Amino acid sequence: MVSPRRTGAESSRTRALLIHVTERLMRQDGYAAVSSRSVAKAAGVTPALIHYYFPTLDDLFLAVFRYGAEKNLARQARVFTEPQPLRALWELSVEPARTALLSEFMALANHRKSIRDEIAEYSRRFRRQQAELLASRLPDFGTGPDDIPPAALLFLIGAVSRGFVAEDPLGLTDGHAETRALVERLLRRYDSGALAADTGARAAEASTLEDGTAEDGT
Amino acid sequence: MVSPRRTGAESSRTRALLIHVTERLMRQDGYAAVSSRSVAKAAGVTPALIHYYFPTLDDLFLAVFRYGAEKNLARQARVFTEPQPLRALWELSVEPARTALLSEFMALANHRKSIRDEIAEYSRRFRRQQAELLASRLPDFGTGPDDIPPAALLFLIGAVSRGFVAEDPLGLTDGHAETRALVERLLRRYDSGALAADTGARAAEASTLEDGTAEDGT
DNA sequence: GTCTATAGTTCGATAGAC
DNA sequence: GTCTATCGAACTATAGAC
Repeated sequence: MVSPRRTGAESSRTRALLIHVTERLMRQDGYAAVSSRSVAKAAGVTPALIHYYFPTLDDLFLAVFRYGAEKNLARQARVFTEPQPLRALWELSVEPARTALLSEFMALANHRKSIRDEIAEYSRRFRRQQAELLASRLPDFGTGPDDIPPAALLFLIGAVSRGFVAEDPLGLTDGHAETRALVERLLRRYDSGALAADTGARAAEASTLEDGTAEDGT
Repeated sequence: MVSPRRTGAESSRTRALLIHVTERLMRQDGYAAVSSRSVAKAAGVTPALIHYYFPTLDDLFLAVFRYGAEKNLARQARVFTEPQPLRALWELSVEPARTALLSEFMALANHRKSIRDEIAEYSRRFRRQQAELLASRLPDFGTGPDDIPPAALLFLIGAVSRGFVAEDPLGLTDGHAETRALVERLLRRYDSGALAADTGARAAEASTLEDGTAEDGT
């Protein structure tokens, strides 16, 4: 009994609401905008109630993170079962809402030592899952002398998607369309013909790549 | 006379010290760690003096930003005069200290409306300068059907370098070495033979790429 | 140019009533 | 489960002495 203080049940409806509201706050205004008062106001409750469910703010951040992390790992696993796994992974990765939240947590991890370890460990697990699924679904990927190594590809997908969401709000969009087109070219080469020496892949030029402007629940 | 309040001279030694101290704070602990108190403590003065030189904290942030921005534009222009401009640009871009600071300002811009415009405008100017210098120094770059378009390349350099500094502190380094090697391959192809159809470029495999662990002035 | 002192705000967290 | 009330700390910014 280190902590005699009361805490709300995991199954609580209100608890879920607080997590949801906090997630939205982080995405829209950044982690620095999260306080017991701001969350309480957005949820229509009093600040004290935040601390009833989450003794410290770090507990709240971690709850938001864990909730999203589980969903992410599950979605990522599902994505690799699709007919074109690389394309599906790419489209998942460039969903703005999802990526913006991830960026906030990466920034938060640098400044709140208390939660850095958990975010760091999850990030490694997340990328390891990508690597394993990629290796099992596309065992020949990256074997050619001119190919992108699998690990590099996965890093690039993450870095590029975070690049989009970091630059977009600044109105900095130079090179975004060109990069999307470039990725589209690579996806055609890899996902359809499984390394079919890029012949003829350059022919069809009509882009089926629609923007990743996902369902951002306001 | 809108503001009758006193303000320190631009040439002041103390003013320069405050800018320097704030820059270090931002790099090491993030923009959220900057307050009149934290800066004052790190500089060995009192909080009131911060407001003497910088009426609001936004003024301080902007001063730090402008100081670095001017240096950056100048360095970037110089880099394009070197024998291997692309390699020089890449090496400049992956300097951790420089890139970490840039990332902090991009995050800050999303959350402090008052300074977003200036950071956004500078970012566009910065990339435009890259594009112009690239076009003038390597006019043939990106003209081949399989080449990376110049705008995409510049976006990628920025996104990848910010990816490194965002992931490193989390111990997330999967794909970093592979990406550096991949970049090295591209640089050999582009910078030496100017689009020499990548023949023979694959031969030499000894990497001269040394880590971008730059002089981080503690 | 630098300080002390302080007003006014917001924050995290807790105690205890209902 | 939710609230009121409140403590103590940290913050931005200002006034004015030195």
